[in-house]
Amino acid sequence: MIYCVNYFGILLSVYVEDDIIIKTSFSQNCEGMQRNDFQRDFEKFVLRDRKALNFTFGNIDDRLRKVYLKTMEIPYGFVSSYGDISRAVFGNKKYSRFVGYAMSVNPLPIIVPCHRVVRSDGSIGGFSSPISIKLKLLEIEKVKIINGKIGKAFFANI
DNA sequence: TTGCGCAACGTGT
DNA sequence: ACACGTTGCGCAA
Repeated sequence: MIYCVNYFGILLSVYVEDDIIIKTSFSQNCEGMQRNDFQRDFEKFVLRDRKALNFTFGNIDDRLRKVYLKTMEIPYGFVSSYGDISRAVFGNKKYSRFVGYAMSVNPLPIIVPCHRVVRSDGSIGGFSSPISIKLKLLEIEKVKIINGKIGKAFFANI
């Protein structure tokens, strides 16, 4: 079953099997999708109520899983860099490009907050969906971007 | 199974 | 702004 969630004005398709979320993706409209009460659950979840949603990564590469779990430790309203996540998971920054790849194939956007992963110099970095969505999500979380850069104070200690 | 181009990167110049 | 160091992935030989 595919549901549609309006997450602070951003539309999200939510794929559910056996009451477990197996995939999310940003979408333009909710044609053919069912509305439900996920919206409140999502809002609770992103505010770090881990039990608000049931989800699974399925059978994915263990390195990807580790990157996603680490990314989920970034608190609401904070960011981290590709390099910092690389260091936290693999012990050094050499895998920062791999972290970027991991974000680009993130099966669970919003649940895995890939929008909170930015460049080490504070610039925004990339996004698979329109970059405006990443900016909007950061704006929702009150992360301030000045001259295209995010201040050090917004970087979480991972 | 190599080789090559590419990538949501980082760092120094 | 640019070059270069890195890793992993996809695809053509």
